[in-house]
Amino acid sequence: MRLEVQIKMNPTLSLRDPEQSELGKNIIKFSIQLINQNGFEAFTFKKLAEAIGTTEAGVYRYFENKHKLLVYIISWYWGWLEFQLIFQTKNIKDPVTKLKQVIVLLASTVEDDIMTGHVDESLLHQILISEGSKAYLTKHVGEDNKQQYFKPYKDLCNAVGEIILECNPAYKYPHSLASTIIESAHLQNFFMHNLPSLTDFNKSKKETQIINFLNDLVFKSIR
Amino acid sequence: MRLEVQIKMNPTLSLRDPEQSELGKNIIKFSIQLINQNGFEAFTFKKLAEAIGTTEAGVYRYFENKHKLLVYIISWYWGWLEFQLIFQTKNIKDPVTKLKQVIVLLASTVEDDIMTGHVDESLLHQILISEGSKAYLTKHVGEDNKQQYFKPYKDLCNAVGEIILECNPAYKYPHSLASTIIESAHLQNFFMHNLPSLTDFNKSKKETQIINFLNDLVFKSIR
DNA sequence: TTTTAAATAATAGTATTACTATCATAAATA
DNA sequence: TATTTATGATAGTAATACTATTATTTAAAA
Repeated sequence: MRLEVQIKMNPTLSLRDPEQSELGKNIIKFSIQLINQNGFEAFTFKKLAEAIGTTEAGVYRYFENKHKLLVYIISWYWGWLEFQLIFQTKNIKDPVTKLKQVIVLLASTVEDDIMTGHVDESLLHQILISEGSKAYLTKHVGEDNKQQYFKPYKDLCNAVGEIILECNPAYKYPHSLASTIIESAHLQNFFMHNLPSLTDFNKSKKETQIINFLNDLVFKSIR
Repeated sequence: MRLEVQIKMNPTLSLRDPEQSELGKNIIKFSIQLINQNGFEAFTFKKLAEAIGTTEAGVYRYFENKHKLLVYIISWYWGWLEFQLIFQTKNIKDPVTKLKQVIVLLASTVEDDIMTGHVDESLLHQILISEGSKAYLTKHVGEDNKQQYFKPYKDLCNAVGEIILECNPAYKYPHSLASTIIESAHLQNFFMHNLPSLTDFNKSKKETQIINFLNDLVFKSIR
């Protein structure tokens, strides 16, 4: 038996559901590759179309513009990550153990999940580190928010916030701490690789260092 | 007597020093206004030239491209902020009081500093919240770093890190904590105004809430 | 004061980007 | 079989991100 995980996406993000056709799946697959390779600024629908072997117009039938495509794949990642979170902490009763597991999940490079055919999660994780904040750092964040584009991110943040509260129901900033560690996990990773003097991590560039830092930060805060 | 603060800038960021001419000062002044109004993505040298009353070519004589201009004004801000930090914590001996003062400085909307003629720091602060991370979240961060473009940011981070160490010489992550609170100060501000459910701040949208959160985070961490 | 250099203004031009529109064809569905 | 639906191929447009050229003004050096 072959299991397939389907992340439920906001239908207004795309003009038609990319999961439902080969072309659509290729758009997602090659977008992840190209954004990862050249960065979001250099990414164009023309280059994407060439990589897939279709035309620019073909891509525009799926996504209105490249920003919505970025928001789509990022939302997909947050949705997938929340699924992983629920799955991986399922049988853990102790909230502290659970929260530690969550931090590992947030700060580790994921392996490509074979249950999701056309999506390479390890590349997506890299995109989140380098491009993630560009999804919301726009002048139209308000409208995007009204369209619920950030719901998967908020849901994940909420889920983490709830585990924080399980650890210490009196802690005053569960959501702010959750969003801070989610963002910090990515940012410290980016800094470790690109601007290491902004961190205290050694040249090994092992992610365990980020995990240790976040554990220290979180458990002293909520203790 | 009229005092003027001059922030020393990396000369390779601009083709000629914008502080040395009216046109140059206008480029900085109107860039800050326009980026703030329409966001960095919608900002173009053509619109900037129109706003100033010069031509596109005129702007290109000062800056190679809009990214370098962004890095310039952001570097200027970090340089100015480090100056503020040194100035405002000058006579404070107790490192804890000093660190608290730093957190206030990082998380508060600055007032326009009359000592810096053509730069409106309160607008710059807004730009840092919304566009700050775009300065380094690029594929060419490595080359930019080699050119020392991020030195003012690193210097500030170091200065904050040193105060953290004064509070607790045994704390293991002074730089990572410094970069985390600097970024978190901006990010929580952005979330408070645009995606409030990612925070625990009430509708008053007062910055004291962010300060309280950061104080809680920092002093529990280093205590 | 004159000469010379440097900065600016005015204009034009190019490749690329971010789309929109049209029409033909192939594949799926009723 | 008729008909909707998705794709392919091609064209076209306004805006962006520049580069180049030439004339004019301003400032510094001789």
